[in-house]
Amino acid sequence: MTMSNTGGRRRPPTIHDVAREAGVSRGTVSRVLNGGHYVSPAAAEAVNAAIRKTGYVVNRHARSLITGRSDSVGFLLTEPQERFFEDPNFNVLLSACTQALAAHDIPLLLMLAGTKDERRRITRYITAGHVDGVLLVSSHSGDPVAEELHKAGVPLVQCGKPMGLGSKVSYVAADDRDGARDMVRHLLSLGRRRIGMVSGPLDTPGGVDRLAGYKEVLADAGIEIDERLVVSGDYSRASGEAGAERLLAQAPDMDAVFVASDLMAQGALTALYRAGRRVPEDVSVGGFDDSVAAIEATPPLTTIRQPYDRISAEMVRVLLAQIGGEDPAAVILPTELVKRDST
Amino acid sequence: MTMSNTGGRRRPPTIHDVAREAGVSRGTVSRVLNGGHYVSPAAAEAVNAAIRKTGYVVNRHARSLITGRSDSVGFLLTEPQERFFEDPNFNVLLSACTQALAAHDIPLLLMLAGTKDERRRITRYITAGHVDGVLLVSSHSGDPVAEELHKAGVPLVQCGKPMGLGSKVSYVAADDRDGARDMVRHLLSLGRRRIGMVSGPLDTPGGVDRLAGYKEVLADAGIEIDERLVVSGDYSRASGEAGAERLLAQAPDMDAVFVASDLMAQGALTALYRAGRRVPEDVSVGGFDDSVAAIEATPPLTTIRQPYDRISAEMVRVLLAQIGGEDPAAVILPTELVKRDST
DNA sequence: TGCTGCTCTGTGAGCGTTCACAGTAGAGAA
DNA sequence: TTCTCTACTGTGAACGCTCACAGAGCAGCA
Repeated sequence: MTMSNTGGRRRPPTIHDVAREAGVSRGTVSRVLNGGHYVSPAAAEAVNAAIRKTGYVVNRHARSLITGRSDSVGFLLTEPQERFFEDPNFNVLLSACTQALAAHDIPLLLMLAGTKDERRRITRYITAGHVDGVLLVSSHSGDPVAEELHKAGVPLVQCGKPMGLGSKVSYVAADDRDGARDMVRHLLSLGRRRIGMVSGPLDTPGGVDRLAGYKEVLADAGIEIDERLVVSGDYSRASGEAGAERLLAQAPDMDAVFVASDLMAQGALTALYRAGRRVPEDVSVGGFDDSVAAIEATPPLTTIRQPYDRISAEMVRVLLAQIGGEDPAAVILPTELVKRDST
Repeated sequence: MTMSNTGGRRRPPTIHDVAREAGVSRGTVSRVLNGGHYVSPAAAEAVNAAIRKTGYVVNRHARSLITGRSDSVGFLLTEPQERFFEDPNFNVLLSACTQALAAHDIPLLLMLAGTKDERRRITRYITAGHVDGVLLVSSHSGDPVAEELHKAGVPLVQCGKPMGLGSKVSYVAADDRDGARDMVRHLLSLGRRRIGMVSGPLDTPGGVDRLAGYKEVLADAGIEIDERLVVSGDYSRASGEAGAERLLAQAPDMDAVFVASDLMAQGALTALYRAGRRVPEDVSVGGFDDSVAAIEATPPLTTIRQPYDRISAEMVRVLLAQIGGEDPAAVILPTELVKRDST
């Protein structure tokens, strides 16, 4: 009999109740809540006390109805499910964005648009104004969804450099080219000369830039690019495995390989292991991202750290600024070489 | 000059515009939209045409203001960040729930409550009525958040059996005990007799049930339980590695091990490899979950498949029913043995 | 003819906010 | 005193929708 009842939820207190309790008008309560206006200290104190006493929480729907804002943002992932399942980077990004938004009391709506149908449905949802802005994560280039949302005037921040540089859509990215340079310089410093590369997709700026960094450093070191040492993947584990296999077949004397993502590097490790190559004794392996995959790999991967926490924080900052009326912005963040046992 | 302008968003059409266009009243449009009332075919057709023509989309805030529902649900994860980052099961669950909800046009709000502060903030947010219900994922037992939300009368469905069976909170779970039985029977059928187990946390029903299934089958087979062959972990990869190490030390003659999650099994594989044991020749390894981790493991893991798609679908179904006023419900779903190369 | 019941439709009220505006009180200057 | 300015407060209106109610039209039946 001491069990709590299921408790049909009672009517929550409104701004009216607070006003009555504090002996002021609705307007004053609203001003205390939203700030920026003249409010006497005494009134503010009374209102705050009344809020505490009544347990008042603003009704977001009523507010949104009049302001026209939803005070929520969407986190849109236009990747196939399988990529979401296997790549821990998404989780890191998702988690950091959620937290950065929580600091502003803004909820995050998860939108997974792996299929064409879902993309259509979600685009419709967003352009209907159900969210104030969108954080877009996509390894595809020139994402049609991005284009469409941008055209519809929806505030948008992309993670990673978008393809069409003409279109003025905001983005936040790590310095891919510089990170790649650091890694290849590191491999050179270990005395490696036959350095292969499994790049990302070459129709994306990220994929292109990392490859460019690789070629640049080799050229500077007076080593000519051997095309048999370069293949490309799609950031999936399987494509890393396949890529490393192809490299081994084309250039059996390869003594190091720079793989454009940790997940692909995991795959590459598997291929190397199967081929009987020891890592790092026979072949040094460098990854990119510094995700959980890098630490879990055997051996743990030397990699290029992408500052996902800062990337997320910047994405949220830029998005909120844009919702507030500011112009789109591009942010590039520095990377860092993390040495572990694979090199 | 052909570039699109950023397009300040214009005022969207309202139900009033649709009514005028269709030559009917607001009420009729609303009835067509929400169904369940008498509407003449002619009026319905006119309204639908008007909706198509104007591109009308309901204003959810206005609707919510009057109905008192938010038509959104929260996906609450009360796990530390690191667990979210390393365990792909969460992604599968998250993805499937998002899609199941999308079919009802209900957005999913992601709530990550890894720390105490976050839990407080989020509990407050939920009890304020900002979501209609909560899908709770937590490997902890008797989660205080669950308790609190349930007390507050918030519709709630937990993934996995909750600890306190007294509290009537809905849940959806796989049949842990039966799955464990299948796996141990399979190991026995391979001729293994010194079968170890790395269980889940023993303060959770899931952990307890899988261990119970293990013991039950061994007892039935006339094999007495050797406590040196049983250790427990916390579902993390690291704890699987540590667990297998301890088993090897305590019972070097172990010829099989049933690990209560695929992620822990991955860790166990690492430990076995380091100890020079061949899998499956020297030691058979069985996992649980059938997550991406099982496929990616070397060798790929024999495991017990949890039907995550059905689990998610049921969670959503039960939650919506409960929001609709029905009583809490418990659903247990069957598992399936998936044979791969580790046994 | 009048009554009942069924199908369908329009209307006003109200959900809980914010916003613009009007208004008050008191201080200081003319 | 009177006027102006600053600091602050209250009040209706509106946001876009749903809901309850009233009522219209029509068929069937006595």
